[in-house]
Amino acid sequence: MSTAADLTSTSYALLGLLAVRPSTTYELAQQMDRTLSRFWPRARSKVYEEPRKLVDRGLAAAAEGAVGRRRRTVYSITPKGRRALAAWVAAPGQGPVLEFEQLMKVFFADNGTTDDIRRTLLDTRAWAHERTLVNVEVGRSYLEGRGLYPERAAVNMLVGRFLDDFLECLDRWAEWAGETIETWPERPRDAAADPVAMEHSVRQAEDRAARYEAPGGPDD
Amino acid sequence: MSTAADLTSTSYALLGLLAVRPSTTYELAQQMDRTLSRFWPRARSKVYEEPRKLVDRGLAAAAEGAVGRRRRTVYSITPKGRRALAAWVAAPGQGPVLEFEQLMKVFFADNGTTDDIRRTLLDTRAWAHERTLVNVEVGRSYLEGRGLYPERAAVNMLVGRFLDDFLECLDRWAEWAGETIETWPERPRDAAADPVAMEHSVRQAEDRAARYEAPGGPDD
DNA sequence: TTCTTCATGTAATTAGTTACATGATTGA
DNA sequence: TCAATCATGTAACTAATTACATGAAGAA
Repeated sequence: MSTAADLTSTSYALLGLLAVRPSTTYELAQQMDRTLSRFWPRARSKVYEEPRKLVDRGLAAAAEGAVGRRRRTVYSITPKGRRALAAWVAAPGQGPVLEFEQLMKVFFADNGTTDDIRRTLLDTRAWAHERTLVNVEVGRSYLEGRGLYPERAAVNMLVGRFLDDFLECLDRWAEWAGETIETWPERPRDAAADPVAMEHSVRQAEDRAARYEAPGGPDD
Repeated sequence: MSTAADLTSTSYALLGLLAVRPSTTYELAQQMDRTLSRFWPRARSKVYEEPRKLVDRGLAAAAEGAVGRRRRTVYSITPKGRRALAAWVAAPGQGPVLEFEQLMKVFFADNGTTDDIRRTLLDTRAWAHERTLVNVEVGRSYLEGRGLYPERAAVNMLVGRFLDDFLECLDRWAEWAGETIETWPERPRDAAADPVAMEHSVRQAEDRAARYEAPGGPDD
């Protein structure tokens, strides 16, 4: 058993899921898909790998079972695991990291056509829509009280709200951008930047900066 | 020279920067920091690696120079590179991928204290604020006409708007969440989920779904 | 002249992904 | 009884990161 120093955020992601309840790797993978994947996406194979690491560090325990001739491992968190998780929750975390290929294609759109942008924006909206439908499903199940783990309802609400706000932000932007480019010539490089729209962002950013520094700011 | 099949999005990121103008690796790295890093973050060493790959594929050319005893390579895009870039811009791209460790800490906050959440949310707001200040700087320079590459102004506006909208969304959420948890008990697991707040997200998502399917939707 | 910052890379390591393989279960 | 889907992993590969090394230029 080595020290816990080399645990990654992904390790704690799995540890956190085990803190909710003991699970098989399959159940962990399902939970990843339904929840964590929106803000901490990882490949399936990680879900099989990390718990073994947690066991090695003494943060989780593995109960070996079987289904027919197949192995079946149920993992559960240990007291030491709970302490490690609490320490991780209390420690500062990283801010959001965004990878947005479609936006990069918009950014380099002057090497293509305005129609390329249009198609990309439609893809973005379709993407947002698809996830929205899932959110509505999950959200309704909570409202109807079918949500499991009522002790997690309050934090789920905080997280769910962010995820939906993000989709709303994304969809509104793609809608606005789609309207904006409607009048553009075929080549984006020939389009003129609308000064009104340009001011909008700068003003919004300035207002936000003022809002942060004035009332609830850190020097307050 | 092998085929272009194994180029990654990161390869095209660098190729796109070279399409703006020929650059040294240092200049490419600067551009990455100032622009692409917000939606396609990559380590510095990639900026030295990828252009060589582009040259190998015939998409870029390298002009070897020197500063004193040191090598100095200026890369530029080739006609074949421009065609490849145009094809990439026209092809469908990936939707946004978000990695948000702070949100994950909120998600697992019932293993810690409400104060842990409070600190994390303050970190999030500080993070947003810092980037906001940079955006204001960059945005103002454009408004004042100091922006280089006027042919890129229109697309820059589209991208800049999204980046600022995202920061606005993030900051508003963190502010709201901070107010929400003010009345929570020490243990988040003892907090009750506010049914009004819970409905907000679901309704917002439903409205968005309706908005998508009704007017500008794909079956239209 | 020395210190700091700017500039240009290479090497070693790793976190993560993709592809593969196969047993168990269910329903037509 | 056959096909589809659910379930449980392993192996190979790679994109990307971190750490290291050092020359050039400018400032004190």
